[in-house]
Amino acid sequence: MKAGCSIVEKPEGGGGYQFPDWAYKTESSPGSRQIQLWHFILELLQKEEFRHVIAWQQGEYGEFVIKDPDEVARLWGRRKCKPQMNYDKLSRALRYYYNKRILHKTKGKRFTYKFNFNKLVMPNYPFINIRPNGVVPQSAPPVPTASSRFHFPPLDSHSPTSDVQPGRFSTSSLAPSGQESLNDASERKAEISELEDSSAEWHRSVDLMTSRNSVTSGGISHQKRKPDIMLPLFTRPGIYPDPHSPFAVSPLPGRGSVLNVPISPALSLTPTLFSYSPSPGLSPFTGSSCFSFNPDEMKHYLHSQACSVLNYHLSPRTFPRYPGLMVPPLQCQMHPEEPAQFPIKLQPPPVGRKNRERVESSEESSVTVTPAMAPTPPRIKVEQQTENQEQPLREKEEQQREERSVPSGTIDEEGAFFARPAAPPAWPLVPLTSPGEESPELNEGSEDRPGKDALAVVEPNAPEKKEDALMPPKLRLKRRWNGDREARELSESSKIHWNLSGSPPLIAGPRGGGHSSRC
DNA sequence: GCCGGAAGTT
DNA sequence: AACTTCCGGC
Repeated sequence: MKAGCSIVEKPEGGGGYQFPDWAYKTESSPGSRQIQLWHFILELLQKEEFRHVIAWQQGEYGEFVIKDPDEVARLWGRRKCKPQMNYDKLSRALRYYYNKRILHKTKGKRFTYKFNFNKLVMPNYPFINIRPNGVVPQSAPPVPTASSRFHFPPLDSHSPTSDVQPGRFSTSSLAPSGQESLNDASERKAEISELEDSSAEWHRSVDLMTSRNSVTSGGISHQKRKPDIMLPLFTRPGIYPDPHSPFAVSPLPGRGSVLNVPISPALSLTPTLFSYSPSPGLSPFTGSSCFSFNPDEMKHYLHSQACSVLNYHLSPRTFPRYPGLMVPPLQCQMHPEEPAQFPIKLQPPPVGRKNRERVESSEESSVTVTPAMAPTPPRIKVEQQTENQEQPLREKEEQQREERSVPSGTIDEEGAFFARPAAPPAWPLVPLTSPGEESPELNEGSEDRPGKDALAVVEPNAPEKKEDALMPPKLRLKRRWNGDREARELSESSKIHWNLSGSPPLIAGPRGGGHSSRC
């Protein structure tokens, strides 16, 4: 503890917005055990009182302007108990985010930076298919927000580290977007490192999916995945008064409601690459930090990100990394209020590796988030990564292996990559035991649950898997749909439905009134 | 203003 | 790890 550190007040209710507890917790930052700069920036950005100091840039997605660099630096210094902090230093810290792809600089605009939200989100929704002709607003990007709360059950309820928590994003699952415009040396440099590390990142993500498809791997291999950033998701309706905030709440009626679409089993069981690895000290998502899924907003958000990226003349490589995303012909001049023109497709109930081929020929049920259920096969066209040749052999091999082992994609004659949204992890994620006792909702206890326990959750279902393998895919799907429904309903009633009532079942965060001193 | 290397700090 | 501090270069 340092003396002389100022106290940073947590905004009191009312107009003030509060970040989730984890954002304030000292353990929010793995390394420093302090708040991270980007947390802080976001924090300032969403507070009305700092609008004159830092604000979202009009019309640009996730872009913000530091209007008063000195003041921001001062605030940051105060928060970090670094009275000597100045903009020069702060900006150095921001520049470190370039390589991490948390931020990038908006060239030519002083004090203007941009969050790589697309990177933060897209890879987490491989199942989202933005169809051609779809359009999305460029401004006021919808993102999972208070009104659009995604809420997936944990994919890794058996995760040894419990590092998959509902409603959190992770950049480790986020392949670097390559959002940087690659026109100067430094960014080419970034590109190189991207080729090196990011594709590894991507593969890690795929690996994760792979492991989720395989009972045996049990996710243990990912135990060591480095903690990364997650997109803070805020759940209080109306807390983003700024329409240009990526967190802005859509004014549209309906958007403000939670999940007004049918929830398919695919939704809750789809491996959305929620490979969230919380920072070591990150507190579990509290009830208020949970998020659910509003497909409209997600869709808008994703497309606008696509537009945003392309408008930036950014590397097309950005997209191939998002196997679920089909970049539509861009028509970015769209209003947030425009009705959805492309449905978000959710994955069908998964098929086991063995049955995959069979099921491919039979009709696959895919679930659209739009009210009607569409029997569209969940093949999602994705640009073929052009840098394949440049990929290190090892990665290529990995890729091949993944293609073989994971029902994640096929390559058609034209070389287009059809990413099949990866099948969910082992079904046993919905435990055969009482859903209540092993609710996917990660509670506090689960945080410390060792991998062994987690595996124990999975194993009892092995017999069923065998059975399944012998079952016609259709039947199997149906059975799973029906069979899991009960369990799912139970768990969803505690995860999604509570959102409606506004009373989360789990409130983990020790949110005492105050927590103010953050030094 | 912005960039990024290098070394130091927590 | 995530900065902080310093600095030379553009």
